[in-house]
Amino acid sequence: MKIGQLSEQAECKIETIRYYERIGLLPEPGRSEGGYRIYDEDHLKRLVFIRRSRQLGFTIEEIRGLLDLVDGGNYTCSDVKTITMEHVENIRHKIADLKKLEKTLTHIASLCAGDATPECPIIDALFER
Amino acid sequence: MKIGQLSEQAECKIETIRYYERIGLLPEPGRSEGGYRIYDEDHLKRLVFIRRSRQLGFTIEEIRGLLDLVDGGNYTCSDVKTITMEHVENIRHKIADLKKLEKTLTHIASLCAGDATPECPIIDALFER
DNA sequence: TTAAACCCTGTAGCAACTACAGACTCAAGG
DNA sequence: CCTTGAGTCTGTAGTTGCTACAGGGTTTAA
Repeated sequence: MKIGQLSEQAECKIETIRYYERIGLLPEPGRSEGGYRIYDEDHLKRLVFIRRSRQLGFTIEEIRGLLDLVDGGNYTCSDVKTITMEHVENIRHKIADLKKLEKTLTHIASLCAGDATPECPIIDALFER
Repeated sequence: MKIGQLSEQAECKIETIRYYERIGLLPEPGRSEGGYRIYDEDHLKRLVFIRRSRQLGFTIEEIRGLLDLVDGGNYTCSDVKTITMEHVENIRHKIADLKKLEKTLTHIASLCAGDATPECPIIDALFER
């Protein structure tokens, strides 16, 4: 399988595949005579794993950690769940931060009529510390 | 006022101040004999505006837009509120995305006992498309 | 006078890609 | 056999919003 096929199968851009190889997430594949990368099913599985993890918001380093566990072969549920729950905590934190932001902004915006007035309480609020 | 004072007053790192100048958010200040940047109250006000906007999650380009309005002098509430509400919409979108993520992850994690089992349903789930 | 504290420019790094340029390879059609 | 077009190669630079140096110059206080 050449990189184009892998790209389609895994729904991952070609440049991204090469990027994952460069940073050591994907193993270097074999090459054809002309120097084209040749992939097999294992590469595909691993790439899908990476993409799925990214979709779920894991960072590259977290994924590296997960893959190390998988590669090591002797991981336990506990190891994996720890990483996952830490990640969930991060997400909850981000949600909380964004909600606070939304609240503050909607409050500030509520002070503004949104009409043709040439003075705006939003601007005023932004000049305050 | 030298950059160090400005930095303290605005609670903004020195490098960041120079960065804002470089990208044209802050006007170039005057210089002392020795070449040190000298700031006044207007610089401080503007920098506080920028920092406050950043805290509220506006991007640099959005801030540039707001500052252009302010600099133009003839902005209306309507102009400002439009930018603000678009920003709020972005935030709501992000919150929704993160909540979906959290839900998916907690569901996947709930399948995992978190014990010493050497097979993990989380890992299995990550290999699925 | 000399040390400490401040400031300068310019460049490189972070995350996680994305987007080229300029060259090469390969498969199919004429 | 040749050509054409699609696919691939490497290497580098851009994205966002800073941050962190290195290697110098300037002030200020003791």
